[in-house]
Amino acid sequence: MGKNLTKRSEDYSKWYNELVVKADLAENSGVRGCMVIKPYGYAIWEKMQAELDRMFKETGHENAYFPLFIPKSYFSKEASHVDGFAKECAVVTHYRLKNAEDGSGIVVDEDAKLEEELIVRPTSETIIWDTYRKWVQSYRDLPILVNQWANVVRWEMRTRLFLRTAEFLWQEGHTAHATKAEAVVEAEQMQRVYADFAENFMAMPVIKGTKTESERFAGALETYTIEALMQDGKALQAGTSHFLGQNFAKAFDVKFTSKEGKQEYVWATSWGVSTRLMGALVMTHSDDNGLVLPPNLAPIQVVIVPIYKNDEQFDAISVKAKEIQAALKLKGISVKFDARDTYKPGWKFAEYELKGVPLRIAMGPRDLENGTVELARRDTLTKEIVDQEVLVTKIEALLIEIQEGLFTKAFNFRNQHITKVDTFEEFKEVLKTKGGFVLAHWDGTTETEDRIKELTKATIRCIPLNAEIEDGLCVFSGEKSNKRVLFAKAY
RNA sequence: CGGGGUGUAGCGUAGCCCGGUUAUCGCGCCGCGUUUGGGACGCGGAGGUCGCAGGUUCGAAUCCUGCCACCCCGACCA
Repeated sequence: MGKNLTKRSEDYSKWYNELVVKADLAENSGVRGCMVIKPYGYAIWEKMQAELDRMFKETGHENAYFPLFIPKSYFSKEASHVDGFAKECAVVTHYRLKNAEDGSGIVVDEDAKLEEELIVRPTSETIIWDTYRKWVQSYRDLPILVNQWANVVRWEMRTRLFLRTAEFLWQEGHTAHATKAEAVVEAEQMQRVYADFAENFMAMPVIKGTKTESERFAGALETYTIEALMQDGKALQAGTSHFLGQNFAKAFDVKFTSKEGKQEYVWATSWGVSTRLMGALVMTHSDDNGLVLPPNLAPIQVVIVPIYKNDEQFDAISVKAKEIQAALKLKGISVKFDARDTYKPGWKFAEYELKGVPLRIAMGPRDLENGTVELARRDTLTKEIVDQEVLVTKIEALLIEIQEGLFTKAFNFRNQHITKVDTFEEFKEVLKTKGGFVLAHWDGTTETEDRIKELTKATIRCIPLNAEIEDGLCVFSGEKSNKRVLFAKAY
């Protein structure tokens, strides 16, 4: 059968889609724009969830759950918010079906029309702030540090597995604070949490920054973002954290009595990451042999494949394999012993490569005799013979090495694809030939930003937090600028 | 929602322009045997509303109309 995947150079989109499907992560469901996340894909998402959830709790947050349906009127309360989401909302208008009178099937019962339509949440700010009003009276009720794991629906025109689906899974944090300073600190903190997760678990380097006014979340005063670079040179927004000011508090009338006895509006943040991170993971590390998963997120970290010609051999290998499995499990390493006799070793090798399992142990009669195993790494596709006695230590070290190696590889790739440019000609040239991020001076106006987008399809991904202050001239308008911003074509 | 494309077995496809026996091929699947250290081989077998609905015709996978789904590009977006 040979290679399973289309060469990426031909068409990155096709490569990505095939990879996701072949690696058994997800498939199109046949429901417009929605995907089925398959068990192996979902196992990765569960690992992500577990780590993120732990990090949220370490920073003082708690989980809660709010309704899927939001009355339409809630949306009109915050003007910029409704502008941002109105075009992509699924609307529930009826609550009952009936048999058609002509026997042609099931139809909507027009008598069961809702007084007020319900919106399937595209995000939960409105219903959550409507709830927070009831929770907050005194400064003693603050802060509220709540996160929700949920699904949301955005009726996108064009969808793509994991990256942009009509329904997706995510977490959304919504916090309420007594002071502006505290809310800003919260929003910035969550950006750091996301960056930490992306880099240390996904092994995906990100650039922290803030969004320009036009790229900001609908209703936010400041949007903090982490931006990653995919292997085809396009950027992907991997997570955002928003400082919402008092916009939602005012829209939903959420006030508290301060220490001084005054009525004040609360300050808000919201922050979220989604199953899009699965797409980011695939596009950051994978190659033409399939997925490459960082050990910290791999549902199976080590797989053991037995090689045998008869039952006696299999039994002997099984005993040894189970010993190894138990020893690794004691170290907290997840191990699968694939004892299926319905597939041959070569088939299994290819299969686990496709699924991105970081380490593979192959054990056959030869190894049994010599007290060794064959140990293969997914990231480098290299193999070596290892003594069984040092295997556990070796694997522990290798998992760390692979995790770090994947990050370093992605980090170098990313850094090689950040290009400083000073003229618009260069700007266009770099985007066309090299891709990646372009660092350039910008005059700070939305007009220039829009014009550049029109001409090059590149957008300002962020104003980097660590941008050096340097005098320069806007690459497009020639106006003064004091720092460079990060442009790229984005997903 | 605009432009382009595709829809034939679980997957990938030939056939369509130019209508005519039983719809092509590969992979996968099932059975038997030989195999097993990188996706095995031989023999045998099963599997099809040709996306859906109409229409034209003696006859439609093939022509016409409408609809649906998916993919790519745009606009929008996590």
